[in-house]
Amino acid sequence: MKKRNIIDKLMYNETIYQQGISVDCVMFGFHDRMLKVLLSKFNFFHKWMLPVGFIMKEEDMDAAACRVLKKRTGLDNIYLYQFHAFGSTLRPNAKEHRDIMAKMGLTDVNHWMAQRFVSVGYCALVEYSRVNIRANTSEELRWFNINEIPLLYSDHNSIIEKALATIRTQMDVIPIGYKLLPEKFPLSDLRIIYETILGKELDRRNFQRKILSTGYLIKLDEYHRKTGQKPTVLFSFDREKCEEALQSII
Amino acid sequence: MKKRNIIDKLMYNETIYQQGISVDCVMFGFHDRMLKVLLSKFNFFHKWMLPVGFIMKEEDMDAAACRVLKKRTGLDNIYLYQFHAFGSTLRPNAKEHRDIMAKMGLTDVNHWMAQRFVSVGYCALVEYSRVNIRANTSEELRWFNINEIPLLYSDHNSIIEKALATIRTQMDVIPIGYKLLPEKFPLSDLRIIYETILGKELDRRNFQRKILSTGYLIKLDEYHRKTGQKPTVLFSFDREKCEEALQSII
DNA sequence: CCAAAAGTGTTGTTTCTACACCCATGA
DNA sequence: TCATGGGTGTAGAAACAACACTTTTGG
Repeated sequence: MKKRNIIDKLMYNETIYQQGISVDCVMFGFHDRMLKVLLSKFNFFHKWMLPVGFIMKEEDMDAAACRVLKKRTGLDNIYLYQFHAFGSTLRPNAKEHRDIMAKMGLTDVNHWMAQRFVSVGYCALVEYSRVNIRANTSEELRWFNINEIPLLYSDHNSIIEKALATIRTQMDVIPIGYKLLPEKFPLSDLRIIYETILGKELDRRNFQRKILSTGYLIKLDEYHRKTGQKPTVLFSFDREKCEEALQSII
Repeated sequence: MKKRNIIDKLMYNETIYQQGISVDCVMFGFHDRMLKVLLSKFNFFHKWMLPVGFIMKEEDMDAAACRVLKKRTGLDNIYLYQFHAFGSTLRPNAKEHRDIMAKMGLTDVNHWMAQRFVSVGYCALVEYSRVNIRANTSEELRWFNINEIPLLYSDHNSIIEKALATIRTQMDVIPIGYKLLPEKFPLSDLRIIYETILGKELDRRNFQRKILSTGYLIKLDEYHRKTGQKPTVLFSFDREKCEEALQSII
């Protein structure tokens, strides 16, 4: 995208977006036994960052977060919820922020986009295989393993940390994993998600007993075969119960 | 305050406040064995509401919430934390909002203050006796028992509900009550706080055992005498442990 | 045959719940 | 002496943590 176009876009933004507030999205996926986060990098800036966006003047904040992620993944009806609003004046780092704005062609430091922001953090849980990454010429998108996140723009590392901390407090109440896993999955995948988020190993047998006692899981009559191992039973989530549980939380 | 002054104030606001975002404060106190919330009523409007305010352009959001409450209570260093950001376009009710704005002298429906808001809800816990209500000619302030809240402006009833729901999820982790109660108090006061927030009665003996096992409480050598009852032991919170616990949450 | 991960069950410990009896006080 | 709420303890149920042995598979 040429600079001229970007400036036009900024001017256009002025008229349709709510000022001084952004949504920052932490989108989680699970693949290859690893919990991942989707990150974005603009070609004119050297750091990776969370996918972010603004709220349109006539748009619900939740809808704005949906739109931001749909644009990047093609996914409709993403399951997401807000977890914290970040309102310190020290964020984003002023110099870094002006830097990125200047590279976008915005040199007016009084423009609201160059000023302080309040960012509302959204946490999204999606099924990895349904995501079609939609990069374009100015933006690169990539999944990062949760424990291999580089140093990000602004306070985005700590926003991810806060998202994880929030999930941690919720995971004994809501069926975390329901939105992350495919239709059929082995229990070990679910356990890995719990272990990753809690940051500690769980006893396989105790985990299984406890998770099954919640009643959210259905044992299938199918098996998953992996080389060099005993075949393992597949499970599904009880959709109805899960949806009900998610409703009650948000 | 005369209308002229209010308009001047609005114009002034324009320059120093961040647009489109407000902080709404749910301040809890405990008195007479009742959990209470501080509400505000402007003399030009017929409904009670939460104390609200804007964020100054160079002010941390948390600091803004502190300022809003300090102005009304004289209290410094109020313990508060953010619990949710409300970003629906349906709030505040457009008609009601324009109505109140008109009564304040703001007739320009395109002014940002007449438009849609994102409100960040803050929950504050204070010791009732330390609060000096600072009403003025245009604003009345009053404590309301939590179960006697009238129909409030906009979605403020549901904001209070959300604040309570948030506390509910935290009260088995943090020493709720620490900021609400005076230096010395009988356990029954603490139990009433728990019962009010949870909306159910708790077994006196089990509650006591559980709450003491957390280690946050110190049994004193003093007694509280009330007419017609056996004197009851007073407790204090272990300040150091409590502060540490509160840090870890926010 | 071996390494890797899965299936299954027991036991002791801790926590939770429900409940009963006695005590000190002011009216 | 009575009504009110406080102090204390126990027993059964439920949840949790730690742990071992056997099974299936592909290489």
